[in-house]
Amino acid sequence: MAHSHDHSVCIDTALAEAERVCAENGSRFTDLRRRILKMIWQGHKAVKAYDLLDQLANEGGSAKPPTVYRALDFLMEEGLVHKIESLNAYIGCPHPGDDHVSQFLICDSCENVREVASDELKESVLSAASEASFKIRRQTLELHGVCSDCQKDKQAA
Amino acid sequence: MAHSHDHSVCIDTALAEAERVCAENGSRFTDLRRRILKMIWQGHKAVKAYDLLDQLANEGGSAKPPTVYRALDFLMEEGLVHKIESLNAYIGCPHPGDDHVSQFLICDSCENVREVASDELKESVLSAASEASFKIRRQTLELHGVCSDCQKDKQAA
DNA sequence: GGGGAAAGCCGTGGCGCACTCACATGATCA
DNA sequence: TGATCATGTGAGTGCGCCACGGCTTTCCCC
Repeated sequence: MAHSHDHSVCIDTALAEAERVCAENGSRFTDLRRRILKMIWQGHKAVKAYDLLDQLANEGGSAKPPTVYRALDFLMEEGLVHKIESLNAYIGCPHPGDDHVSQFLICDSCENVREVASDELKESVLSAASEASFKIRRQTLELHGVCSDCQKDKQAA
Repeated sequence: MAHSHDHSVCIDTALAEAERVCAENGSRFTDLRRRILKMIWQGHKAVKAYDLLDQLANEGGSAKPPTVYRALDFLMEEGLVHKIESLNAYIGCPHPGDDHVSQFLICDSCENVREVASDELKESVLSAASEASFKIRRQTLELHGVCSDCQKDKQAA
């Protein structure tokens, strides 16, 4: 991920894609769901449920946990958002609709999360599973470390 | 994992290995830590922290969360136990001391967790990371599905 | 060896975050 | 208008950590 980019494009694209996906699936992209998805897309970091809750509260209205969790459930159901298990946090999916497995590079320094889609990795996972006659239904693949940008920053400093 | 096996061997081996590892590292394998490791090794399922807490309470003494979490932190530090992020649960490591990355097959039916060590998978992860110039420090690789035994059981039934 | 500081281990109260259930209300759509 | 889906609300459970204090083990110096 580049150090800087026009992030408003990311947001707009994500919202437009969400609109499209929900239309395709015949599901409702309500105002609340839209607001929460937008909050998640404020950056490329994974967002905590209670941070969303606080933001909702700050925007005036009341907000209880189920409000947030129901929206998150919906967004995950539609493939618009992924949960990062090792952080208990949520991140927007940059290419919803594609049939893909989720593999993440999580920078412990800048906290940015990048979704990767390596076919080689995907194949290795499948072959490791089939070797044990294991039938995969869901996978969690989260790599923590330091992203290339942060490595450069460190050298520069 | 075979349907049945002499599990007492698993427990004894794990405890002996723990003894060895702690001796090597010059760290203390106290009674509490030993008891908790033994509880975790009661089966091949991942164990919840609060279940350990309950067991401790049943054994008579008092028990508060930090008691369990400190022991778990220690055991993880020594590489004797892994955390399954997608379950918020903990599992004993069958080969502590080895330099290895953790990859798990988690059966959603019988709940057994099997640790796998595929070199191919390991290489794929490394190559996916290096492609993005990402420096890995920790990885979470958890595959949920149905193990071979449970698939057989289903067919039989 | 013995005394005492230092370090490590563990008990305890309390708290913040993560998530869910049950029920009631309100909006949409057929 | 009835059925369905979305959201508000109160409450409760599970997960994990902080801060404090007491106890034990280790270590070092006399």
